[in-house]
Formats: sequence, C-alpha cells, structure tokens
Amino acid sequence: MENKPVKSLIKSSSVKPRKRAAVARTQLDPERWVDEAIDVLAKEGVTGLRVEVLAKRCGVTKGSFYWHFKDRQALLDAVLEQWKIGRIRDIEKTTAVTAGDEQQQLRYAIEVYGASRNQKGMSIELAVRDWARHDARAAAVVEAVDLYRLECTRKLFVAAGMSDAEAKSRSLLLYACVFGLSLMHYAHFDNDLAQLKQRIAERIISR
Amino acid sequence: MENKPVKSLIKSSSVKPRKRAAVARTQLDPERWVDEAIDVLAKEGVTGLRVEVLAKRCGVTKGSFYWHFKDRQALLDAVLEQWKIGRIRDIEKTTAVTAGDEQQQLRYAIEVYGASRNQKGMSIELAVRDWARHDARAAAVVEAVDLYRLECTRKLFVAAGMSDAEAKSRSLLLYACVFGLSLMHYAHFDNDLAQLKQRIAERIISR
DNA sequence: TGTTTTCCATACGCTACCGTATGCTTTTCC
DNA sequence: GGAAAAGCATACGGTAGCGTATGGAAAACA
Repeated sequence: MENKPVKSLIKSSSVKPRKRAAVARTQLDPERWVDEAIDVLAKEGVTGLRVEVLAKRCGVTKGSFYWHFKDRQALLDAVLEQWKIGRIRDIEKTTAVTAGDEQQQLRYAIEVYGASRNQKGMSIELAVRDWARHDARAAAVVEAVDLYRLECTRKLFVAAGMSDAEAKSRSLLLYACVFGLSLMHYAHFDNDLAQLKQRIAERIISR
Repeated sequence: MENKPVKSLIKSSSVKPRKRAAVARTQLDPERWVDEAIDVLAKEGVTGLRVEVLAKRCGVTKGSFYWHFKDRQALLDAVLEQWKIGRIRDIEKTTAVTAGDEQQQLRYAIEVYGASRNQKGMSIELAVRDWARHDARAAAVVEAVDLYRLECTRKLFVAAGMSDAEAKSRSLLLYACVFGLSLMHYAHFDNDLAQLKQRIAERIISR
C-alpha cells in the first residue's frame, strides 16, 4: 500500500496505462488499433490494410489483434464508424454559421481541403471512396457523410442569398470540385496554381 | 492446296485465329490479355488484377501468361499504355473543334462522362487514378492524360471567347467536377438530379 | 513430312495473409 | 497473496498469389 504512489507514477509514464479503478471493465486499446488502421488506410488503401501488418506497426502480434477484434471485417467496420464520426464533427466545425460571413466560410471550406497540411485527411478521404466502390458498407458511410456535407454547405449558400435549387447545385459543385481536384495531376498545367484555384473558388461561390 | 479455302474458313471461325501468312511473326494475343485486364481493373482495382485470376478469365493457365509477359508488372505497364492511347484518342474525338459550337461541345464533354452508358469508362478512370496514388508509373500516365485533356478543353474555352487565364481555370474546374461527381454519393440529395447537373454544367461553361 | 517455333499445362517452391488453438505473463479483484 | 480475467505470443493449418521449370501439343515452315 505504501508504494501506491510509486505504482501510479509508473503507470502514468508507462506506454500503456491500463484502465483506472472503479471504471467499467474492458475498454482499452481498440481506438489505438483504429487510429493506426486509418493511417495505413491512407497510405496503402483498404487492400493494404492487413491484420499482421497492422499488428507489426503496433509492436505486437496478431494474437493481440484477435483479442480486440472478432476478425478483419470488425476492424474495417470500426474504421468506417470512426471516420464517419470524425468527418461529421469536422463538417460541423467548418460550416458553423456566423451570420454574414457565409461567403468567407465557404471560401474557407474549399481552401481547407486543398491545403497541403491536411493532405493526410484527403488521402483517407480518397481511400475510403475507392473502398466504397467495392464495398456496400463503405458506400453507405460515404453516402451519409456526403449528404451531411452537402446539406451543410447548401445552408450556407442559402444564407448567402441563393435560391434553394441554386444552393443545392453550388453545394454539389463545391465538393465535386474539391475531391476532383485532389484526384487530378495538374501541377504542370500552369505556373500560378494559386491564382487558378482562386478563380475556381470564386466561380463556385460568388454571385 | 485445294483445301486452303476450307482452312481459311475454319481459322476465321476458330476462337483463336492464328497469324496470317506473309506477316511479321509473333504478335498475337497480348491485346486480348490487356483488354481483359482493363476489365478486371475496372471492377476490382489494380490490387485485384492478379495473374492467375486473369488467366482463368481468359480460359487458360498462367503458363500462357508468362509466355506473353515477363511478369505482372509488364502487364500493368501494357495496361497503362493502352489506357493512355485510348484516352488521348477519345479526347481528340470529343473536343474536335467545329468552329462556333464550342459551348455545345463543352456541354457534350461534360455530359459524356456522367452518362450511364460509359460507366465502365469512369470505373477504369477511377481505378487508374487510385492506382496512381501508390504507383509512380500510373501517376505519370495520369498526368500526361490530364494535361492533354486540360489543354484540349482550354482551347475550347478560348475559342468560346474567354481569356487564357479564365479558360485554364474553367478547364480545370470542368474535369475536377466531372471526376469529383463520379466519386460522390449524392443520389438522395435531390429529386431532380438531372436539373442539378444541368445547373452545374451551366455554371462551369457559360458566360 | 519432319523440324522448328509458338503456345499452353502442370508441377513446384516460396511468401503473405487469415483465423484458431493454446499457453504464458501481467493486472485486477477479493 | 491467490484466483480470475486481460492482454499478448507462439504455433498451426489453410488459401491465394508470384514466378520458374519442364514437357507436350499445335501450328508454321521448309
């Protein structure tokens, strides 16, 4: 008992802090697995998301994996769920309406996707969408996320003074363009890509 | 000699017409393999493009494959090459300038991609682009095709009376939107998708 | 017609996976 | 401190895939 503080210290500095006392049992690392899985997904695609590869990345063997997950599909489901949740939370942040600034908000929504900083986010996005072309579960999640996104920006366009029909078309145009651009290889099409993107953004948003 | 016509008849109705006389030797089925490969590519993606699977589809074993190709990579290279050639030929047809009709030509270019009939073409397109995210060779081919396409439509926009900078941005917007739309799941976003697409097309092209 | 070239089948070794079974070690709980 | 549970390692059987080796059949050629 006298070494309890010491044990606490050790625990908090250990790699894997086990669950605290007086807490519901059995909830521990699944998130760690999923986070790592999303990382692999971004780099290799869903077909590269292999149980044994993932285990190696986590510094364990697959014996551990199959303790946390029923099988590979269970991991994939968890990945989709976490991605969906993260996306929706992100959309809400990005399109939070601050009355009057709708156009600027929309400009930001476009720019944030093209930004080089969250290149990883776009990699995940594309990986999930390619996944969705062969898997119904992934397709369902993508559809849910898409509809949510489209609805959010639609509201922004409406708030900016557009008709509902026009807002819908702009909303769809916005996301289609954002994802489409990340799919193309146009680095050598022009010397001033920034200006090019600027013009495109204005075409999508203005008037 | 008297049965030569008969032999010809048999040959032309056989599954595999061997090479004709008085023709350079050794050129036969590689195209068949590549065609079939592109089919698999569209449905399964490049990771699903397996030698033994492909052989089964062709009704032979991989012993045949490794006679025609050095290895799997050689097939992939051939697929890319054929896709590239096909795309460029297609672009030239689609954007052939008939002075005065530039806007209509552009409308057609958009519509032809979204059409349900060449859904397969879009599947190939997306498969190749996903492939390009992990493979430098594919990326190089995609870049070449993209630059060619962008250039063709740019000329159309210029011919339609736009400035060069504006034409470039419209050209990029056009293809980004086309590919982006095929990447999204928006079937339930609106009841009149045709009208939605119509508005988008006009936004991309007009004025 | 016999030889040479084309084209393909079969069999093999090897690697990367998946999922299961089983046991060891570390926590947790009493 | 000892039982129970959590967390992981090791070993196994099984499938799918790549590339090679080798032989056989069919066509082309002479």
